[in-house]
Amino acid sequence: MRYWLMKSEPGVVGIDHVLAMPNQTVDWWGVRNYQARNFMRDQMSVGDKVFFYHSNCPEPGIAGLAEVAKRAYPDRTQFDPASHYFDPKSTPENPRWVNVDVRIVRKTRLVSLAELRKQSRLEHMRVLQRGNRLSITPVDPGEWKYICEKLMGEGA
DNA sequence: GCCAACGTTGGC
DNA sequence: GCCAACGTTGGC
Repeated sequence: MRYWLMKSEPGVVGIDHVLAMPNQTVDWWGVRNYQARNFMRDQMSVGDKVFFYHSNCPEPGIAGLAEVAKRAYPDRTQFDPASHYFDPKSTPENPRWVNVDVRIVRKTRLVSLAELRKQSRLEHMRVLQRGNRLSITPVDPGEWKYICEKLMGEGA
């Protein structure tokens, strides 16, 4: 079992949107970066733990706990000509982009990016590294535990 | 809105 | 295969 941080823009799909969906589950469509895609395709399994992160918004940070609910399968938006994420080079026989399903476990208090940066324990956390733009990053088990227990006051 | 950082594209 | 130009991300 692995740990991840997945970024979503709350103006597009925020944690409250997902909580309002059936089974509090969303397909993680729209990833168009090969490294992030490969994490989903090659490394994510059902039950992996996920920090649901709000990005590109007034208060960026971790907004809740989630988990992988379904293994990677083709991203529906790549086949939709009306979608911003349409990829003409992609076919159902040979799809280029995939996504997993993510289910919200629980909303937490917002642990802001600024607060994360203040923690010396987290100085090596992938998402905090200079220039990082990956929308999906692995999280070390120790970092996961620290954030859940020390910052959220929850059992991991 | 700015801009640093990084990824992708395409000419050669 | 190099690399300049361009596009995107995302914090601030």
